Amino acid sequence: MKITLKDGSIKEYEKSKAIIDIAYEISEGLARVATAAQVDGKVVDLRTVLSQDCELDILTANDEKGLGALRHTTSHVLAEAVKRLYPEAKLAIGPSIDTGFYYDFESEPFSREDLDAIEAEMKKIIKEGAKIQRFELPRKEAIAYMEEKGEPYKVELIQDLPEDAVISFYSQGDFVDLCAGPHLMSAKPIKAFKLISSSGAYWRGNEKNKMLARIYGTAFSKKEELKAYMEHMEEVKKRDHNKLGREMELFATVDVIGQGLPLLMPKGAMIIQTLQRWIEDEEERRGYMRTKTPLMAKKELYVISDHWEHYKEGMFVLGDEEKDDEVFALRPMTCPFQYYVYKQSQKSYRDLPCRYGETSPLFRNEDSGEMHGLTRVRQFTIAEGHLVVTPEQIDEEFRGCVDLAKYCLTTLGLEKDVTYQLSLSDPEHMDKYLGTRETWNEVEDMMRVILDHIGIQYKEVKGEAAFYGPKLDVQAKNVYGKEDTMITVQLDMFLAERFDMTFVDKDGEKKRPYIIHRTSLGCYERTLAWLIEKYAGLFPTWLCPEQVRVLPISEKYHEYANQVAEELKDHNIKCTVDERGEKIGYKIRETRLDKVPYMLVVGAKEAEEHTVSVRSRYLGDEGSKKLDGFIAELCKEIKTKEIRKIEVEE
RNA sequence: GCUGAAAUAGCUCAGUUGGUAGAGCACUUCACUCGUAAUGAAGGGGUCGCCGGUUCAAAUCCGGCUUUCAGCUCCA
Repeated sequence: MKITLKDGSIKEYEKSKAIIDIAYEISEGLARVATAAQVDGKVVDLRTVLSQDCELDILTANDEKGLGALRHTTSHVLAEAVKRLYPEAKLAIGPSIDTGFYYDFESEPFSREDLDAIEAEMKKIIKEGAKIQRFELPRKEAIAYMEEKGEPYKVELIQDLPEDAVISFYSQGDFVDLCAGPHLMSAKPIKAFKLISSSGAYWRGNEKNKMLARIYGTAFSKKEELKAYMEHMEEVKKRDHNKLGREMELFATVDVIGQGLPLLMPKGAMIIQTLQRWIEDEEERRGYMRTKTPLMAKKELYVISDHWEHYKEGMFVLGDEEKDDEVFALRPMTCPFQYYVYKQSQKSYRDLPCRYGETSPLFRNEDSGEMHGLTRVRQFTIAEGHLVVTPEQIDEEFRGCVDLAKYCLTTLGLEKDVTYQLSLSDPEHMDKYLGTRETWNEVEDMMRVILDHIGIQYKEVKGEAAFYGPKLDVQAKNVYGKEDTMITVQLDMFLAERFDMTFVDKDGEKKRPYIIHRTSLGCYERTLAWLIEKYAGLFPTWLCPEQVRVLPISEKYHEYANQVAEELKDHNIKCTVDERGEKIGYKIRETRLDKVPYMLVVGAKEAEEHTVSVRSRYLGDEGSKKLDGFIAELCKEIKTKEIRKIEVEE
């Protein structure tokens, strides 16, 4: 058999051979740091015996997948330590994840002290250095074996494996775990690990199941890497919008107002106002018509839209269905409201596409544990819109929505931080959706054709569709790596029928339009959260709630400072004057801490010569270039002499 | 909603066996009128998240609630 290595060299063997032995043949050094291997692109265990021609890539902890094997083995060490200290604990599952690994146990919850003790035990286990061995058992024996060991979760896992599945186990010393692998040859290469936190997690991710105790940890092959990771996490915390946004007085929450109901403070409100003015103007330029529709409606509206059936739990209902003649609900979306705008007159194919936009507060009754900062709230404002289109217009209009979304992302400097997701229905739970499987297949295929036509890279995810249609979701991650939807463009083939929306086509026949639901920059609060984290609070100039601060050297120059400020304000620059009786060094320090991009220092010299002394941080982002240039020009105008511009490293 | 942790001055936090509440920053006042990251001095400010219980006595112990955080589940 011929084995092609990653560097292109070829090894030939007469008989079959284990990968670990090949690694030793290449070099002992490699064999010692090897964690797993990739055979024809598939990640496998080092124990795998090769018996036919293949491409072989031996992985170490420096490879993402190799690191995964190291972390997976660390999770087994964790499980062994837990079983030693808490013999009554039952094992569930323990995979590696992006940031490390976790293991779920049926056990009393673990405290930080417990984690420290478990960590110490893990160190002991690694030091003992037992060899890790793999063995397989036939299904029946595997079940009997795990029953004997008293591991009901493992038994359930085996029972759910397909009939023909290979059931493999890994052992290290006395500890045995059901596992598909791959694993290291021993726990020795685990040089640096840490148990991060513990929490609850439902068995198999289902809230109806028992809650297990989960331990999160991370592992690296080098101590320095672990240290760097821990330091990185500390840095990341400083960017966390929920901390920084409060510190910067962009938003706040108040106990008696309630969960998920943040107050946008003057600075935060100013940023959102800037975003709103910008996006509304842009939408108008792109042919959108603005609507302003009620924030609540009678229950009957939601019955027609089927939100009452599919979304009632998520709505704030006003009134009692049993007692009151009329029951209202705050709106969780604007769809049906804009549909009735459409329905106010008979539409011709000449009227389509009909593009409606609305800056709309929405209300969603999220579960109490879900709220988080500005990213998950009960009342939020969305750049909402609906396009009513003929079947022929779908492709072009959908493309227009994606184009607008991309324009928003680029202007905000977020275009490289997002991924695209095609959110599809779940064929096994069709009760969650309107319509039939056939229609869904049709529309989902239509989405794929449109997206391929537009040419964007996307990932398909089942079970994430809206109840009325598939979605293209623009996903972004926060500083901790948690992903949320930022922008969404959805195709809807059901609600037009529910609301009996029609247009008269060329042939004089009444026809059913399609509807595109879309957001341009999504939810303002959530977008603000991403901007805070993206720029660590140092916003592009055009978004800054305060763009220029004039700093008079002393009280004598207040009049001149105000003159300068008035001149800037005349040009719509957001400008203030620091009139406090503080020294200039102190004012500069505070202005920098307030993250104001431009400071204009004025004193005797400037007042006399009618100049300003500029100090700025220049960000050079696309959205601000014009404004930065404009401010610089204005400063020049104010001055009669050359600008002294001090650029400061942030 | 579930599991766990937390809540002390505007902010960051001290306050261990239950005995009359503390620091730094911020704020106010006064002096200094100042040239590119912190001038000095004095002062004010807390029913220790809320409600109830135990106790002669509760920031401290117990219970309930509210809010926040880490996850799970759910979602823009």
